[in-house]
Amino acid sequence: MNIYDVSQKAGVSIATVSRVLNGNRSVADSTRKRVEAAIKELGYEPNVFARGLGLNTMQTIGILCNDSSDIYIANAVYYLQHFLSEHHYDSILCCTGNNPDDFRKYTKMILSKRVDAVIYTGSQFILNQPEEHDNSYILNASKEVPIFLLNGILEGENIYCVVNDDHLAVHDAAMKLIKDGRRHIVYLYSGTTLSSQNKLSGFTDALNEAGIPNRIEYTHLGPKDIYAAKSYLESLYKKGLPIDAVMASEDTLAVGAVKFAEEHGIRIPEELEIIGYNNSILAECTQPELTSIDNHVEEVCRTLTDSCLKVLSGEDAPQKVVLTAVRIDRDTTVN
Amino acid sequence: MNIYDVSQKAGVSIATVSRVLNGNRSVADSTRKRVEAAIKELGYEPNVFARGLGLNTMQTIGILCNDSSDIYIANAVYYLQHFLSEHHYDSILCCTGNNPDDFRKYTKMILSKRVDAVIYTGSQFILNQPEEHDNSYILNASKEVPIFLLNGILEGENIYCVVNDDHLAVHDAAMKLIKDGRRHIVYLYSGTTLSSQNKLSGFTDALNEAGIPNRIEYTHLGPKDIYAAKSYLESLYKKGLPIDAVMASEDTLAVGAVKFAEEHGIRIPEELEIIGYNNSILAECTQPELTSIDNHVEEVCRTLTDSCLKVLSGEDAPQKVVLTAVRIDRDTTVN
DNA sequence: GAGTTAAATGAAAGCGCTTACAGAATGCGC
DNA sequence: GCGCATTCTGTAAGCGCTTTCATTTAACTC
Repeated sequence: MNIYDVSQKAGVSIATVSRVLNGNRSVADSTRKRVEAAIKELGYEPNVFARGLGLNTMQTIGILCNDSSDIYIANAVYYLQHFLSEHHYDSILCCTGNNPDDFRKYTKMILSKRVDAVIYTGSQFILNQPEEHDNSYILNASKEVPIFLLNGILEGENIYCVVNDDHLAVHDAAMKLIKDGRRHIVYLYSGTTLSSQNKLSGFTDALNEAGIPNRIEYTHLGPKDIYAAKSYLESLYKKGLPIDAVMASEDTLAVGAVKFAEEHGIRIPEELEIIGYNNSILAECTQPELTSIDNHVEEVCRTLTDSCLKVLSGEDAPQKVVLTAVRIDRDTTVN
Repeated sequence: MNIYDVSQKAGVSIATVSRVLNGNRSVADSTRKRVEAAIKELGYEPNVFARGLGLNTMQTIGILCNDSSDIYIANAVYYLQHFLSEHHYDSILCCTGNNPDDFRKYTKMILSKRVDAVIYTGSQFILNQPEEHDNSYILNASKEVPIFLLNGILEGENIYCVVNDDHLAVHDAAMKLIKDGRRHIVYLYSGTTLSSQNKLSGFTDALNEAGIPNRIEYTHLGPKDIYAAKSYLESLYKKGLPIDAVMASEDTLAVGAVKFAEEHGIRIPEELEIIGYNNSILAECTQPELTSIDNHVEEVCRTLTDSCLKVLSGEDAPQKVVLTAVRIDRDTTVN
């Protein structure tokens, strides 16, 4: 069944049907009603391909992330898709796994599907690998469709960013630990994304400001894995290095710290304070429950999709929005 | 730039270019190379809409789930998308939130995008709400494209199912608890999906077989939430009802059981054994770590996408595959 | 080299829609 | 009733591709 059948049923031309379909004003009310009735009666659905060919758009948005099974990303993907679908945009999801090269490939692939916009979740902005620092593929993509970055920053005409102030959040958290009298704070992080970098510098800045010397082993880049975190702390412990607090760029790493403390009979939070990041469900699973920084996935996604929908409907949107992450205090920090 | 430009550059007709694009055999090698060179040089990408119009397919598969932020679903979505993309299929993701009505709506929406197949993750097969028991929309969809169910079962010509033997897994786990001498086993579950039902009957069957009377309060349907589980157990505890084991249909609920035990100084596993389901990362976060049933998301997804790709390429595939879930013993059960 | 067959190519007709343009209908003032 | 402006509607030309069918070319065979 196609537009022609509808036009026959309604006794009009296909042009008129098309006009009704696209909300074109110049259709007489009586005609419009007749056509709408025909559409309903036949259960007609326009062919997206033909429509796409004509309009060069398919009400579809590409979402690129590296690992949608990561709890944080999964939440983000859920909200993004959900908010977009409220406005009748579909989402094409691409997960690159963890090969950064894939971003270039997938970007190309997704653009070839003629999406109306592309949303990148921030994790892919790899900074420390020189050859990957090249974000030109995103800049190129921005020439074709508007680009939206979740927790990533890139300047460009058609690029819109929504980020958390990770630096601030970690800085504040570190300051709290320092105020609590901690002087041997281990910072565990994983990944080398922009957001990771900001968190890290938030930590080191706080230490510098407080005049606390920062031992090199106390900031550690490792895999995003409970046991990796745990065993790193153990290695420090066995060397006899004092540890009185742990900050982590991910809740998983903080969970590792809890396990480390448990195993060695270290009391939390008296002897060891721990702060995680993301305030994911993991924070509520440990005993004691984890103090963690909440970066408001839902709000971030809402802000981003709002911008996206505005841009797509021709309105202006801020090129950069910075939201504040908030620490949720639970049992791994003192009151 | 379009196919015509390529044909000009290569000095052939657009028909020939199209043949090269579609791997049609009857193109001379020399011509093929010339065309391929032209394509590469121009960086030509075929227009998916035009292509879709002609072929009535866009190498895209719809994935429908109710909550992609659920850890298990998120993993499934990741693997599905990943495996499909290996074969150049894109994934359109639709999450319905938790309104079962949405499945009908989204199914329609996704079909209107002319996807080549639809994958449902099982959770939506609501059984206990009579009006929702009606899966006719899926049967209808199966007339248009092949349908794949992850952890759902529905018979139909164009419907393919991959499930875990949830009944067996829970049955075995319950038997283990009984063998350990447990007689007051609480079964916590959430959701009324097919898979939930199977788990539940696995539990009750085991009890029946062992001749253990099953108090009605000992099987409880509640939200998929740590604290809901915890407080339900507390309510039983306060009533003075004995509890010596907890089985849960989700790890979150099992985490609640661990918290319950902790708070009341109940020793795990001596006084209380706990078994979760999904073997998610949560199982490794608690102290003691959770014994949980692993349903091999990756394998399930691989099996399903294999079937899907076979069907789409015209081959046969099994209408139903049953995989076995395996209990991973950790610290909340006795050796 | 003529005759036969198979392989390679091109011309052109769609696929189902949008939209520019032209034509028909309507309304209004006089 | 006529002329003009305005509002509707239809015709037809694309959009960029696939594919059928006819044609050309090449490859054999005797």
